[in-house]
Amino acid sequence: MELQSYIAQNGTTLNIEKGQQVFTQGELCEHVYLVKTGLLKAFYLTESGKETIKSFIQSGAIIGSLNAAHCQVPSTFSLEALEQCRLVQISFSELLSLSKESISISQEFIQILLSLSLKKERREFELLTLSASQRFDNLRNTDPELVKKLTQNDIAKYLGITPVALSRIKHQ
Amino acid sequence: MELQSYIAQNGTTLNIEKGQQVFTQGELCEHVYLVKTGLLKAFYLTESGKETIKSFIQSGAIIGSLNAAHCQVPSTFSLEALEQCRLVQISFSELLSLSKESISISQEFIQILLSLSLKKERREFELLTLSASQRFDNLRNTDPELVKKLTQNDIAKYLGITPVALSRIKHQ
DNA sequence: TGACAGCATTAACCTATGTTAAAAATGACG
DNA sequence: CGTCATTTTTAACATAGGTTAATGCTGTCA
Repeated sequence: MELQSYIAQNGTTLNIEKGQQVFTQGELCEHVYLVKTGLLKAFYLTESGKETIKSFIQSGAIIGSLNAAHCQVPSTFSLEALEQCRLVQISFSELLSLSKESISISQEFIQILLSLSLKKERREFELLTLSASQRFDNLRNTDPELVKKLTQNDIAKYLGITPVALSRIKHQ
Repeated sequence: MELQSYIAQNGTTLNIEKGQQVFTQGELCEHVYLVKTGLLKAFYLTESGKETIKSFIQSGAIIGSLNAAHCQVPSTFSLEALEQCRLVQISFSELLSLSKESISISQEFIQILLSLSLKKERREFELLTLSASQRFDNLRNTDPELVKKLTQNDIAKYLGITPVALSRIKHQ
């Protein structure tokens, strides 16, 4: 894990309070973040003010707006701490150029991107083929600990429904 | 584009008739495919027999079940030709080991995975935040040529609705 | 301990989409 | 040109989920 140790040495440690945003939709964000401790949510805010949650990020995970970082465009989503968090921040382009100099870093990068793809594929599959209540069951089975930590509001926004609908689903 | 030329030299060319499947959900599939000409759909079939389309693949694109190829598990979706297609087939693990020996191949690989991630992210965003009719508008604006070639049935399955619902949406 | 804020539930009503089935349109082919 | 298969539209009804608003629950803190 050369990459991990590089990040540990060259990254900047950030302490983020609960409720604080790491980066905000519409802004450039050239960094990626390694989550040491805590829990965050990545979410979209539509023009009409509706929030939908893209993903929850737990300790050990790497998060960043690949789009924003790679293409130098504003991020399409925000990242916010649901608990007090400790993150290590590192420049995406720095990682990318690092990967140009070391095969093993490249390989780690590829592994990270592959596992990211798989995660997104599962999510896409669920959104496309399952009903809200099936998605809820899935979440509960896959990560019951996470579900305990979240408010019903955030779970609903993740499932793509309203908290009212989620409450109904639970009582069946 | 070393990767492209490697594939051109070492890949196997396949001619796939309209309606024929390149690989099938539930089977192992260790290859990825470069689309030279034609149009395909990647789709899921649920136990209840419902089909939903994950993506359409046009010429120039690379497609394969990363999950199946990388983790040696059965593919979660099928790939079927909507038109007569010419594909170049290559082993995924061969590409991966190739990338271990060449930085520039690694870099191309990373670029491909990044652009794949971005595509999936857009799709996830649409499924999560837009209504069926907004998704339809989007598709029409983004790729009107593609829409012309598809049946209403396939468009609907891609949007995650029934052809009946799509017909209704159109007449508004 | 009492007051308040934030979260969860319930209810009533509305809208989008699903389901089924029939009718209409389109397109391929003898 | 007419026939048949396929695709699309329409209609009628069913259901999931959205919206709003009222009610109830829980935890915090002065």
